[in-house]
Amino acid sequence: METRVDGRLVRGDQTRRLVLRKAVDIASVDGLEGLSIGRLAKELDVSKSGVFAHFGSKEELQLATIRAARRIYADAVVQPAFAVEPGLGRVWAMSESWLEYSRRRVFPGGCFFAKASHEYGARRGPVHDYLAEVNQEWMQLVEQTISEAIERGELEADPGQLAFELNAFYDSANMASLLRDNDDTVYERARQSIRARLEAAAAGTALPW
Amino acid sequence: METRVDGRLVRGDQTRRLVLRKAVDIASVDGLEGLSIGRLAKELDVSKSGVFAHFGSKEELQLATIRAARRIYADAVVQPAFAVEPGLGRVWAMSESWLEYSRRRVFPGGCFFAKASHEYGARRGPVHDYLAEVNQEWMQLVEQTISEAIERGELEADPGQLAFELNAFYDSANMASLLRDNDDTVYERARQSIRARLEAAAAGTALPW
DNA sequence: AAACTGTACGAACGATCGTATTATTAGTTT
DNA sequence: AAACTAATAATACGATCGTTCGTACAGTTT
Repeated sequence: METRVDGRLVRGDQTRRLVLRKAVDIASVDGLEGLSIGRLAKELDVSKSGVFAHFGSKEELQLATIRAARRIYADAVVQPAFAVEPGLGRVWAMSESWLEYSRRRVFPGGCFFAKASHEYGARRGPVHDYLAEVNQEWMQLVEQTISEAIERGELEADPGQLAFELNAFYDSANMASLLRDNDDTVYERARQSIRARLEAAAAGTALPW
Repeated sequence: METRVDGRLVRGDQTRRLVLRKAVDIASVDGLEGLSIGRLAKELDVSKSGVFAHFGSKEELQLATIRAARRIYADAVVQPAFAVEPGLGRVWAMSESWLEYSRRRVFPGGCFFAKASHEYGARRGPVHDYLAEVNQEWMQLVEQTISEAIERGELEADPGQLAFELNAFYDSANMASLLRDNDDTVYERARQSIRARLEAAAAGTALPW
């Protein structure tokens, strides 16, 4: 059976996609609050009410923007790591892809989630809650990846503790690079810290670097 | 010779202080952009133009707010550490005072500078530049504190590298605590990471914990 | 007491914010 | 071809933004 497509819905989906791609870029620089409907409309040369109609409220636009950013993040960071088989190699691959994700400015303002999480960390409401959820999801992913390496006897560590430390190195490199106007050397520094930490926890496997 | 005080200037200084104390609190939650002159005036029950006159522009208000936050930060974090004599003990004291500074919510929105630096990290202008300057100043302080411990033979490490790592643990604990709605356990996790890292670098001195 | 200075206020400005209402246009279904 | 639906647009709303202006007043200097 052939699926009949409604041209109107297709068009709506396309502009929605267009809007969200611009939205994540704006938000990564000026924040989810600085992301305004009027500005979005002007930069895309569409009507303000047209943009608004797609989301119904600013908050819904913000939530949709986070969802869009999450997909981009998954493609840029998680997927490359999962192309490597589980174990220490994948832990290392994830670290590499994260640092590259920040350095390459997949979002022009650096890591979208570091930015948004700081912006909404101390506020209440659905945006905060969703960001907290995504963060927890991410931290669990890191922890699980580490756990797999431990199960294979390639690492000896407290998974939660090591996940905290690696993630700390990621975020810190990201912020330092932003403050120092795209100074790339901080990524080498972070890579060094990650490597040393993993070497200290490595249990006699061939190191992946 | 006795210094003659101008009552008008005294009054001006007091309100300026009042405004800035409120300003850092607002900014630590809603950001330096969310910090609006109108809101400041309303919450302090003074006139909008009165607040404005003190700074001349929003950007000047933001810069003054950062300066005020810097003083509070110096009192809460740096001073307690400098009460301890140089060396590993001071490195540890600084870590303790930092985590307490975040946990106690000296600023209601957590670390003022983590928040502001993320907000302005990807923008250009005087606010970004000043935040970068304060950050560099802070990182140098951490590095120097570590260097003193190395000179005394209490640590063996690359000072810049270790400073990066400790600071990463500070900031990460701060952000995690915000996202998890003031969950205090993350500070214990950070403390554990710091302790382990310092133990690994310690060179046969009595450990300060 | 008069002249001056610094602080604070009230009112208004143009711009932009999020949102609501109403109309127009493109595409589907009958 | 008519009826209907979904996406987009045009316009306007009250609220708030940063900023400007003119003024009232407290305090200092002459």
